[in-house]
Amino acid sequence: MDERKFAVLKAIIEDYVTTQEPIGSKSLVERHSLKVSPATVRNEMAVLEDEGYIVQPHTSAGRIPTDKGYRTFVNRLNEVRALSTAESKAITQVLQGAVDLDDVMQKTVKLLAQLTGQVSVVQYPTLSNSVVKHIDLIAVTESRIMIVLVANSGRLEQATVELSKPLTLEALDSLRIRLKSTITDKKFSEVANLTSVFSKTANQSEIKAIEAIVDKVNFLTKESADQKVMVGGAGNLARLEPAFSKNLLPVLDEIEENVVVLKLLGEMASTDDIFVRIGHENKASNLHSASIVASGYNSGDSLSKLGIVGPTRMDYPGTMAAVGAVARYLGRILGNK
Amino acid sequence: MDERKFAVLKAIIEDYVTTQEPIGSKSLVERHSLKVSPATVRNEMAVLEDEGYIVQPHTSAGRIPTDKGYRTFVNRLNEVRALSTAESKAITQVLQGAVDLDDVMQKTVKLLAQLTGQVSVVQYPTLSNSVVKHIDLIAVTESRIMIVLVANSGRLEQATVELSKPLTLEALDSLRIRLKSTITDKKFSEVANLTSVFSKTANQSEIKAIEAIVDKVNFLTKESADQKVMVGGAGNLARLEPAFSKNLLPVLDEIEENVVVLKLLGEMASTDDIFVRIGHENKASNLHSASIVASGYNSGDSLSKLGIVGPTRMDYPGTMAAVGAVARYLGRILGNK
DNA sequence: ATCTAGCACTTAGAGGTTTTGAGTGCTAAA
DNA sequence: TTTAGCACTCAAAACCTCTAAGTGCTAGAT
Repeated sequence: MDERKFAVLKAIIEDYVTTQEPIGSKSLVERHSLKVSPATVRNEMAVLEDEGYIVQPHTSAGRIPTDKGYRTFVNRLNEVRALSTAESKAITQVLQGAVDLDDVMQKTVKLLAQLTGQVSVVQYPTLSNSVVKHIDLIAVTESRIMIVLVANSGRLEQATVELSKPLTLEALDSLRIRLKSTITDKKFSEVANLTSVFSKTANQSEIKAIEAIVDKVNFLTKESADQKVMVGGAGNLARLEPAFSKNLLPVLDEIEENVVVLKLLGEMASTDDIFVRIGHENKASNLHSASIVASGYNSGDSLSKLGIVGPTRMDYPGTMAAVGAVARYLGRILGNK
Repeated sequence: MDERKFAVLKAIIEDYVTTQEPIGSKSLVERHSLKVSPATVRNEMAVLEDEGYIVQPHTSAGRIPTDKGYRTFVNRLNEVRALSTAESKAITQVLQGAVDLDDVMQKTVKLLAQLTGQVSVVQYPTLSNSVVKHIDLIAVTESRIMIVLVANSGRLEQATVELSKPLTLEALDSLRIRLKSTITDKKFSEVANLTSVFSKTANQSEIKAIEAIVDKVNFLTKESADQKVMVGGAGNLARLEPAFSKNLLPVLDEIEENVVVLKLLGEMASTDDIFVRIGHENKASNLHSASIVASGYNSGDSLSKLGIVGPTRMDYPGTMAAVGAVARYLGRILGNK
């Protein structure tokens, strides 16, 4: 695409994103001090429309970008815009103050939501490549055992087991010690099925309790439990056009279920590049008017993901910059061990 | 207020809540099979308006309830409506499946949001009356110590300390043991300032690290750290009228900061009755078109709170029933130790 | 003493019409 | 190849009218 045509496309997108109204040739020339007349721009626009980059909502209206238009615009953004110093300062400051991993995640998700004004999603550092750093069994009450697992990434998993028959403290101690030696310093993905190992050596009266506990540990290390995300800025939906949020609401409901998001994020290639999926590029039909901007971030042992969901009509350069920066900072914070 | 006048007020409120439109005398009589003519109702309405229970948006329109109207309506609801069996089944089923406290909280907040269609808030069981059941120090890496505190309520608090100089495993062990014996089975509120006790007996080279750790423990047991809430159903905002959500957005932003909510909940009397604050009864002016329905719930050792925020025009009986039921079930689940 | 039928009065909003203005595409000259 | 000029289009704003839902009041019915 020739230089000037792209300039026109770019100008249309930029204006449309801010005004949210179809853009005409005249106002375009004024706002962007192009060196040509409206008539010339009109000709370019006609061509752009023929080629499917823009459309007219109705005959006597200006043009708005299509998914294809956004796509070529985004592809041409060779260099991701740098954040303002104020913004990057905000990022460091906010993330610095976090006390534990949950806190980091929560602050990140909120930051991303505020920076972009969209709904944001952050995946927890994946466990599979992490190493079990600690396991503990705590008798919260006589028959209620709490299991605590800590990964070297700082991620902590917990679960409670309700025993039908209390376990003696000694039995619990011995189980703890045995679990500890079997598991610690192993990768989560390497923690095989434990049940058989432990049930063999167990005292008959305790066997049920021990099985229950070991089961839970197994569950915590299983891959399915690994899928954890945090969602933020759902309130931003209210700020967007009702039409859009109406479409997105069911998605959001599911987002809170974590499942959809993981699938979405999973579909993005696993690099720490920034990925953008625009409108119909999304498979789910209720996301056809939405775009996703995501990036992998380095969580020490592996690559996890984070990103935002918003209307196709969004500030791509700004959003991409924000997502990229947050991913980078987050990697830095989680990486420094 | 005489019986019939109240019946009229009640009918107006019920209709207005569902239709969201001013209610006239005629449609009222039809819908509610009152035994009097529209003219009579009109007379009643005129009186109700004089007394400030309802208003006319404009001369030729029907009436809508005022805050005062809602208030008297709510006050007269002597008996809280029972939930449908389907609903209460849903509650038990959802909450039963939770594996740990975080999970319980998350499921509760979501449940409340779905049941009421509003933005929901749940406060974590307060710590101050809880007993420290377990403390652990885990060296995630050489210089990164993770502190884990477990309360008998099942609430788990964690924090990470970054040491400038690594601590030997032995030193960490000894510190752990000492901390354990000093703290366990004490109430959180009774864990006094620890710093002095520990720094006295410390080896010079370790003193800094130990202080850092003990400081964090102190911090975790301090009352300010106790203030933890979870917010859900923010997406419901998008479902409500834009006018309302616009007002509420800043509040929601702060809600995610937890501070405002705690203040809000704090202002509600601390019983396990259901409390309702309607429109202007809220001090914050951006909540003047919002109502809060909250209830305390018994978290084993103490009373914590939960509730929802929505437009004044809401289904009070239904919402109150839902809030009450969830509070009750939550108490049951957290109470059975 | 209440209630209600009847009636004159009010007015937001629905429906219809006109006007406006931002936008277009095309043509012909620069 | 660009641009000035012009006829044309059409959504949305502005304006108008009419309708229907609502009221309050009065006077007769209960």
